[in-house]
Amino acid sequence: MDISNTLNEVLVKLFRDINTLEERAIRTEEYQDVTANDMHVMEAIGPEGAKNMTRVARELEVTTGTLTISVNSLVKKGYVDRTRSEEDRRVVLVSLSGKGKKVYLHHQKFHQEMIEAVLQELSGEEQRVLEQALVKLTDFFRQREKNF
Amino acid sequence: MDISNTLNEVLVKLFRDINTLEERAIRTEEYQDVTANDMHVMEAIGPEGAKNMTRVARELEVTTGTLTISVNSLVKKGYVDRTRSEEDRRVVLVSLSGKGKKVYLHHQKFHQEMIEAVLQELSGEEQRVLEQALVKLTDFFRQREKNF
DNA sequence: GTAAGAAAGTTTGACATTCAAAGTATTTTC
DNA sequence: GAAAATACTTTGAATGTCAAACTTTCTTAC
Repeated sequence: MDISNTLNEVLVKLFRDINTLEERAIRTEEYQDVTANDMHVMEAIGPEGAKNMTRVARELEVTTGTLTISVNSLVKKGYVDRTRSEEDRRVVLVSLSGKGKKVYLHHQKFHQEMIEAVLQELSGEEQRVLEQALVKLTDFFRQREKNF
Repeated sequence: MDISNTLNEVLVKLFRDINTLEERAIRTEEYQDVTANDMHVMEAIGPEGAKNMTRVARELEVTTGTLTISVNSLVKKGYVDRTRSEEDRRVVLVSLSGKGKKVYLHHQKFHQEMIEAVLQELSGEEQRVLEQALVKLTDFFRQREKNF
């Protein structure tokens, strides 16, 4: 199979399924109630300190209305803390709870395993080449997106 | 930051960017009412002849109930034809209509163009290493699926 | 200072996607 | 020919999404 077929298959299948696959990876006995969307929101909030709703929504490219609903559920499940800013009472700050941070790390570990699987059997030189290629592609697609 | 952290970040963002780009590309003046999900269903049905519901559902990894709903909408929009099998009257056969085939080809062309554009950015060695990495990534998920 | 406008979030109403489980029609098995 | 299996649809409930209306709070312009 040549490269353009590989790329096409990855494009069609892997990208379609990646959410499902990640969700299955995150759901364990310990974290049964975490959806893929929950995970994305927690990733956008991040483990360091609090962010306001607008910023997280922009990062996720969803409306704040949508984020409100996601955060409602995450707060109810105990993964996210929500407080009102003292400096500006319009602002709502969200952050990962202790439980939220644990899930976050668990998911990071999954990512790490994924990367290790990819890097396996690639020499140091090849790893650098791959990194280079991916950076190029990221730039390429980011450029593209502006023109749509 | 070491190479595996860089790769992790690049991979996560790249995937998100490409998904967004592709979703936007589906909808054009001509095919405004085609959602990403519609496109996936049409891809699974394929341009050659008819398939039964169970087979398409298995390919998409959704329940037949879910597929029924997707197909209802595609039939209403005129992209898919649905007939009952003569040999086995329980079986429902779905196939792309003329309009459906046109969208299918349009989307395939987009894929091809995107892949060509991507490959143009990369040297021969970069292409080779990228392919290797993507195969590994696909294997990683495939392997994981078996153990769940 | 205060009225008008802007900004940050939430709520509402609508729709799409999904599943599990119950229901219908048809075929297979014994 | 009755019981079981199969193929599909329907139903009920949940999640995820947006646009638009709404509430509260802050900023700006006079």
